[in-house]
Amino acid sequence: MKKIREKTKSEKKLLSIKEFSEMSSLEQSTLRYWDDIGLFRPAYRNTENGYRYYSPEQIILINFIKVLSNLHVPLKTIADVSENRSPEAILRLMEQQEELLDAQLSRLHASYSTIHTLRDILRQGISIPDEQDISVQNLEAMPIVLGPQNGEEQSFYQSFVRYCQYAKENRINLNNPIGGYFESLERFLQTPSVPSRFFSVDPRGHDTRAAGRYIVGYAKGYYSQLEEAAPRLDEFAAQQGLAPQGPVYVIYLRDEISEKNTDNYLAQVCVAL
Amino acid sequence: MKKIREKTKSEKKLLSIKEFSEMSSLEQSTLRYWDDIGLFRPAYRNTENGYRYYSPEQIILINFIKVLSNLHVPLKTIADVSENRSPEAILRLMEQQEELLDAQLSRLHASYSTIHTLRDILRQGISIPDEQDISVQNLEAMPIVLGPQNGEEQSFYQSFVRYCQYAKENRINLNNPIGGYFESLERFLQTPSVPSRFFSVDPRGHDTRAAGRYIVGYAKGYYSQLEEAAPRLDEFAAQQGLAPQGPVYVIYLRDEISEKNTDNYLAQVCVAL
DNA sequence: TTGCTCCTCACGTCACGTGAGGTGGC
DNA sequence: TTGCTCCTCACGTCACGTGAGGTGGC
Repeated sequence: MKKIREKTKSEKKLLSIKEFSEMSSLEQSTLRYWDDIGLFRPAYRNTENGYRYYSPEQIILINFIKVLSNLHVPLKTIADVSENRSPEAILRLMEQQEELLDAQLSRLHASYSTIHTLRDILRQGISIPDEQDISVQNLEAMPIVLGPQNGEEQSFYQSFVRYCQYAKENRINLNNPIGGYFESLERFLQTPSVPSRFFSVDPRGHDTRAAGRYIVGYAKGYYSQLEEAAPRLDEFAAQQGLAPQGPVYVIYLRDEISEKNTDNYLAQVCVAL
Repeated sequence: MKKIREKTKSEKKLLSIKEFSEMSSLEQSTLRYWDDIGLFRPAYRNTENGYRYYSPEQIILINFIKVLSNLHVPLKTIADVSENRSPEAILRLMEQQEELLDAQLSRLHASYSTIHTLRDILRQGISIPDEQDISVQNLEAMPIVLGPQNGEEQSFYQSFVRYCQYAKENRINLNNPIGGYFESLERFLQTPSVPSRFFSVDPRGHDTRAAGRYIVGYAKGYYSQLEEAAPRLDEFAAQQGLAPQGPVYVIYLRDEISEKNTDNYLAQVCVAL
């Protein structure tokens, strides 16, 4: 008799599953599931009706478990560590998690930078009308990572695949926009469909498309369809009495990421003066 | 005849699922699944044997999809956007993701800080022997968030639950260690089991346990079992001719997070001089 | 009696991973 | 013929979410 009375809710200040769910910001279904798998059990279980009751200080442990599960530590791992917990074991877990968190954070930062870069490219792609004139512009410096020299004999596809392999091996972020590099306008005029090298736009890149004056043109349509753009750029330079000296950079402002129809792809072609 | 020949692998430079899986760092099973749900289809499907072939430029789109799926954008959402993609739609998605990433990053930083704080507490808990003498120490400043005044009539549990509710309403991080605050040694001697206020250890807290000289003692055992520690602290002060002036802070260095047996809990009790 | 809370159990979901069993090209 | 790659289909997994159907206290 007395034992049962001791365990009534009002006396022991226990919390119902609803109250505990609200305090911990966890769904009741989650609390039941965690109970089922033995990860986190209520402080008291009414044997007659099976009701779960939680004690207030369990808030501390469940918040700890929440932190770990939010970091995607498998519930089985949490349960095992919790079952055999000791200051030393928990400390080890914390130290491990600190390392994993570092890795996660740097991956998220990379995603952030990718999204930021893509956003800028998309905004440019949207702002450029379909038929845009060639013009001379001052461009800001753009950090990039330059890939290796493509073999002369290679097709666009072969060189592109090789660049992707190179990128994988050298931990270049292939999520960033990829562009084509030609070391001179002459080279671009010769074979505009196959760049000398590929590059990735990357804020952390050690190479740069230097700041300065560029002739900037645009070309619509699929990759390796730059045959028309090349002579137009050359003609423009001749008419304006300009002498392009530097490399040619091709960046797609609209590609398969934003367009379904390859005819709508839009490349920005610029050559340094 | 000619059509079939055009589609053979060697001619079109298509990649087998194995090659594409290696280049994209995605499991073959993932590629098949993404095909099944219509998220990402191979460029060409051999109708005779059902083999999937991917084109090299698909690397660009699949990397984009990888970025989104790594950010836990539901595949259904990605598929929908990809199906009706346009520069404007993708830009909107990028801008949304940028906001979500901000939120994710700040949550991860909070987790990092929590784990860091917990790690420090655990290390202290491990380094303190079970029977530690009272001593006078210089403590560094510790940023905390002080909760509201507890009602005089409330029990430990009632005040603790109220603090948790207060924390939820005021966005105080309940993942951080919680301590007890007593505005004076007298108050601590009166009712050592129920603090005047609770506080959370939090690097971003606007309150502080001030740097300075403290009498520091330790107490083993469960919460609200500080009856013995209080007079010992007072006695020590009298013996040493010290006059504690400031508040008393109680922090558990070993609690349910690291100990299964409540007898092993270890509180650090310190009072400012 | 009405409403509310709680229960269990079964099934669904999301994004795959893992065989089993079989085909096809060099 | 042997090995390797590819296929489909079914089932498992992880961490729940969602009813259905029923109980119990005020």
